[in-house]
Amino acid sequence: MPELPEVETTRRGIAPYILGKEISGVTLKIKKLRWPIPSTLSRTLKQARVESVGRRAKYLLLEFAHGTLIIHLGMSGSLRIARPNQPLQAHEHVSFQFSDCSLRLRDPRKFGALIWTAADPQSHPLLKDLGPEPLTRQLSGQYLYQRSRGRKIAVKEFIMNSKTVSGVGNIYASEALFDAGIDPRRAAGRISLARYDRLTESIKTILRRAIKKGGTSLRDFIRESGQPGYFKQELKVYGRAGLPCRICKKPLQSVCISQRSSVYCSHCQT
DNA sequence: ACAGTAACCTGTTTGC
DNA sequence: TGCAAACAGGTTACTG
Repeated sequence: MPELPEVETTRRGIAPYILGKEISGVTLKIKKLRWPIPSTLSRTLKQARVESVGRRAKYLLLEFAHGTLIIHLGMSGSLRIARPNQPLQAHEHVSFQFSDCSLRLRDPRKFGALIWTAADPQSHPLLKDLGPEPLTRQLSGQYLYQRSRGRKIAVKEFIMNSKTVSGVGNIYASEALFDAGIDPRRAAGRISLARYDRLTESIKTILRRAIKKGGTSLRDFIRESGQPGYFKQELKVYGRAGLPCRICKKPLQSVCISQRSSVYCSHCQT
């Protein structure tokens, strides 16, 4: 997916079109994404007004007076604003109609999720164990240092785990580790506090800059308007295996860490 | 509690 | 050019 910057970009993009607006109808073309979509969703949302458009980790939260729609974009999901009666395009599985536009969910791989909860979304099983939001003070070097003591897993896997920090996926974990000069394979429990301080700074800086650029468009990610994000041009290691390191010019290495490809510089990252 | 692996599904890229 | 294999931004759930 869409990692945190892409989800945040999407949130900011769709909010002006739907905030305070009432849903006139919902079209569901499929019964399930990753999990079954409640068949009562259309009825639940009809004539409901969007009270807020929030985000927790990579989950978008559309809040209504009587509950919350939790949207996850999975690996290939995207949302866009279309004209009210524009025909559904390929892989657009869901459409929420408003008076002057419609919100479309497109997800070719169907790894996304659409969940309705009448209770507090933060206590939903999918959200309740998430680690801190990376752009808050709760993510600190001290926090990562403490949580990693005794852990043997690779630091990259550690920071990609949503229970450690929420919202950091393969792209931004790779970029942050390069920025902090840390070898992604290094055992999480054997990294000093000073280095975790540095890594924390790198994570925050990179996520902020990516949000500013509108996210990273690779294959499927498009912004709500249909425009791509521009962070791709700033990637230093992700997708650049074999190409020269932008700092030392040595060819970047590629390894597999917990079944995900990881690109790093064997000279700059130790 | 932790580590490792398979699973969900489809489109695009790669390599023969 | 054609076809099959490999690979892809995420996360849960299962095993040992």
